[in-house]
Amino acid sequence: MSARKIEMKLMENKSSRLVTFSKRKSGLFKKAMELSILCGVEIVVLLFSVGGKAYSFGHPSIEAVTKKFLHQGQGSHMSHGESSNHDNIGKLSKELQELKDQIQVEKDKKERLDKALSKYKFIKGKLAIDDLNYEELVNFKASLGMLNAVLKSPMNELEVAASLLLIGENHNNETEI
Amino acid sequence: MSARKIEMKLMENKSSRLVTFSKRKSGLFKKAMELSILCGVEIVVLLFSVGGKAYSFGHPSIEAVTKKFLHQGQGSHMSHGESSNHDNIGKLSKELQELKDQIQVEKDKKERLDKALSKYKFIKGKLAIDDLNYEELVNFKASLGMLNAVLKSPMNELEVAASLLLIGENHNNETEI
DNA sequence: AACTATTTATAAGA
DNA sequence: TTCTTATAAATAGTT
Repeated sequence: MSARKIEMKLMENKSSRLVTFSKRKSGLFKKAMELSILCGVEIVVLLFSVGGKAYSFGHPSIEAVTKKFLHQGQGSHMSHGESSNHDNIGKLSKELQELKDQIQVEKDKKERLDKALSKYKFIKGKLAIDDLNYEELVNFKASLGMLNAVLKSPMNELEVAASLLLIGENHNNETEI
Repeated sequence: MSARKIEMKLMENKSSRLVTFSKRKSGLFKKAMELSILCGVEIVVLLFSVGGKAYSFGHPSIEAVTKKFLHQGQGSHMSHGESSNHDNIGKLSKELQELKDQIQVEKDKKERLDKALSKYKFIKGKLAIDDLNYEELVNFKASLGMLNAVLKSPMNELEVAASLLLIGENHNNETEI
């Protein structure tokens, strides 16, 4: 009558799959929230539906996580309180170094961005929109759809991506389980 | 005896909190995996423990998402098409124009960044940090602050794409970072 | 969206 | 840590 065990594979019935997606997404976000509260951990969950829609959950906030990773490894946690007139040069130099480090991070990011851009230009240069045949349309549209999904994401998702980038730059390849 | 309902707040007992963290983290990852399989969605879960350790889960993998995103459009060959769909072409053109607009925004942002960077380099080359007098310090700090503000501005779509690309290069399923 | 029979997750104890 | 088990929570199918 209810709650039969189900096979662990893509649900074939589209409508029940949508219902299950909604229910389980809620369940997952709830579990994430509980884990965050009970154990005091930062958590981010990102979902990209088949249609390219993005959903996210973050607790307590994406910003906190981002900041944490920005300053990780630099050992310095300068407060944002404004410095008085006679702050010493050492403190300021430290702050400047942090800024320079962040600038380097951004420069690296731009470099990678350029690579991504060149791939786009390749596609664009190779195809004349008016001459697109059916298969080209399908493929091109698919990639545009993915891109649009990211583009249209709420700020949260974008900041999550920023977090992910930072994490990627700081990770140390230790596999769990 | 077992499985009493617990209050939804930070667990005070440290050892049981650790056990709960481990168990619930596994549970959460499992739920994420199931959701991914049952509903065919891409999913990423990121955890940061109090101690600063990072755990992550991704399915099928961040790399898969990235590859699909970056290579789907250009990957397939332009084999002969069937019939063109003009409605699709119209929509695609619109999407493409939107894409172009977004890229222009990105180019503008890069330009501003380059200017800020050149200003930074100029100041840096002109001054020796140790010799900074008070006024120079204030000005230097102010300009760096402005630059930092630009760098921290919300990420746009392509930066997100670049981020995802970066992560894809290093991410494994169930990887502790 | 609400219901409920079941399955699944898990808190506490060992 | 791993296992056991009583209980709480999630959820698949149905209305």
